[in-house]
Amino acid sequence: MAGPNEQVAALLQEYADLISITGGEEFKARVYERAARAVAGYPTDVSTLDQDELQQIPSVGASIAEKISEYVHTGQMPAIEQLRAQVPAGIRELIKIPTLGPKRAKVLHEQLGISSVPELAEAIDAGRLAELRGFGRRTEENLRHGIELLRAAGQRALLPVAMSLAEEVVAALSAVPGCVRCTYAGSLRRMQETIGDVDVLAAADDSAPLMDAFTRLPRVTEVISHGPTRSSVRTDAGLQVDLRVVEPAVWGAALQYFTGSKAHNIRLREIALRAGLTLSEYGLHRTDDGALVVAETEEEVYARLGLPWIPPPLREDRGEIEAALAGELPELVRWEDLRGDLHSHTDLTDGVAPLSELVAAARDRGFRYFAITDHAKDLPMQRMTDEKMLAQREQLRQLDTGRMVLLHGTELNIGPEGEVDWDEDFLAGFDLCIASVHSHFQQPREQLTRRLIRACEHPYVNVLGHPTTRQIGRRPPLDVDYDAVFEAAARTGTALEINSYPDRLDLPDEWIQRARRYGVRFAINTDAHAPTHLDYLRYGVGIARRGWLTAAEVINTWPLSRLRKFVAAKRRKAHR
DNA sequence: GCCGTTTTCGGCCCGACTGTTTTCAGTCG
Repeated sequence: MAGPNEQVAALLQEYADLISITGGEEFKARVYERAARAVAGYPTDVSTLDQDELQQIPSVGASIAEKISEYVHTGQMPAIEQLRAQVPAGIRELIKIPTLGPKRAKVLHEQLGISSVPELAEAIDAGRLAELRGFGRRTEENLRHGIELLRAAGQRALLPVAMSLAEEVVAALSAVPGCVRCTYAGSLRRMQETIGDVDVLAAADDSAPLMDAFTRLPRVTEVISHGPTRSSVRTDAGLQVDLRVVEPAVWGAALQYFTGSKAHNIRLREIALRAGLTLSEYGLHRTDDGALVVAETEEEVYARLGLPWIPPPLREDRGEIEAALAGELPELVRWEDLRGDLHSHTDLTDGVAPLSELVAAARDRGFRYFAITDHAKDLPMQRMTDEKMLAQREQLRQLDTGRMVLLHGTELNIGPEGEVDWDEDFLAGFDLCIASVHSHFQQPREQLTRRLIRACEHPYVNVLGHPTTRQIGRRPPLDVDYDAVFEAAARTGTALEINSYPDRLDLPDEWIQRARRYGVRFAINTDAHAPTHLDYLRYGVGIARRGWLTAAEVINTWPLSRLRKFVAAKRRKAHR
């Protein structure tokens, strides 16, 4: 989803890197970094903004606004071209090596003429780093190791992998004598869609037993650092885990700090400074005499800065600070608000469990209603027929004991022209229908856009399933004008799915935030292909919260009667 | 280069760990 904002943000970040590498003003580099983050998180497409409007973006002033519009109009940013001419492209690769930053990359380039990762590896092997001041034997080893890690392509982990590792570490550390509290923080607490490393926070008066237990956990393969307040390890999952131990009295400040995001925290510290305070993991202190103001709970820290407590999924500096200051934070949807799941598969198609088992598993989770939505007949590999579908409906009615209402649905296939399976008479027999794209991903943008809009306009399509069809790390999102699709979904009364499957998480959070401005409704679904997949709902809720969704916008928080009216209204409207 | 309930100039987020070096710079989160 490299839209204009992402492209501009990447260029501004590159510019910041180049300033650092060429030894330019550090403050200038930091401004470009801040501006890059602000542009990436800005809800409006920057290519539609004029100079004045661009300057409304935080950290974007006259100079950066000018560079952005140059890029929008010419496809070039001359300032960056100039710096690129001075710095070989490979040097930017160098600073991706862990433990190697812009300062020493500059030294390597100027003194040894190294301008790529392979050249660095060669120089290390030839012992040429020894002649440099500040590069000892350990540094050499660390760089060698860093290059290996970079080559192993430290891909980010999906949520369940990181979550189970985090829960294991937290459970082990909580059992260590002297541990007062322990939890995970960082991007996992914010429910980011993928996790680069796991942050764990503990409170204890004496940190040593916790640090020792941590570095000796069975899944630890390498101890990266080991200190009294912070230690880092690499695990057999390839994921790095950082542990911070603080005194119980500063728990809240530390939790706030280690939850991030970095951009959110920087904003908070700036607010603190203006109020004559400094904020760190040890609490909020008065700048003049260093006296502690608050530290015990997150709520106190935010309150003292004049803010309500901000839920972790919002802490990305994407407007939550402004909303909090204005008293306009959304009341986010919670897992408890969901009354049921509207997307699941049995072994009639590509699920693994028979209908009765999947229904029993859903009932165990306390759902009030549950939709079975096996694939329809246009996906040949599923071998679906009218007879099989009708037989399943009959079986489903018999399993319906009333304690959890069973809905009979289907996941229709959106064909190349936007058409779906079955005629309207057959579709009228379903309680609700999802429709999704499963093939022809490479169509031109205009055609794909028309295809999704046409699906929204179909009277029997109630939910657009996994709307971008992306698979994290494997398949990019469809190239579609989603603004047009969101408008069509809102106009036609078609809900957008938030698919909770960990490698989908589709819609992604930025798109949710954007779609809700059109007045769209959403459905947080599991797309379960096995009973255990029903537990993925927590990840869908996490992404929905990151997209600023409230319960009112999510159709499967509604009572069944309202959900049925939502379906009926669209069918009626089409036949008037 | 940006920004302002102490500022239109003079600041700019904070602290831990490592490694190399005798007091600190670089990197990271």
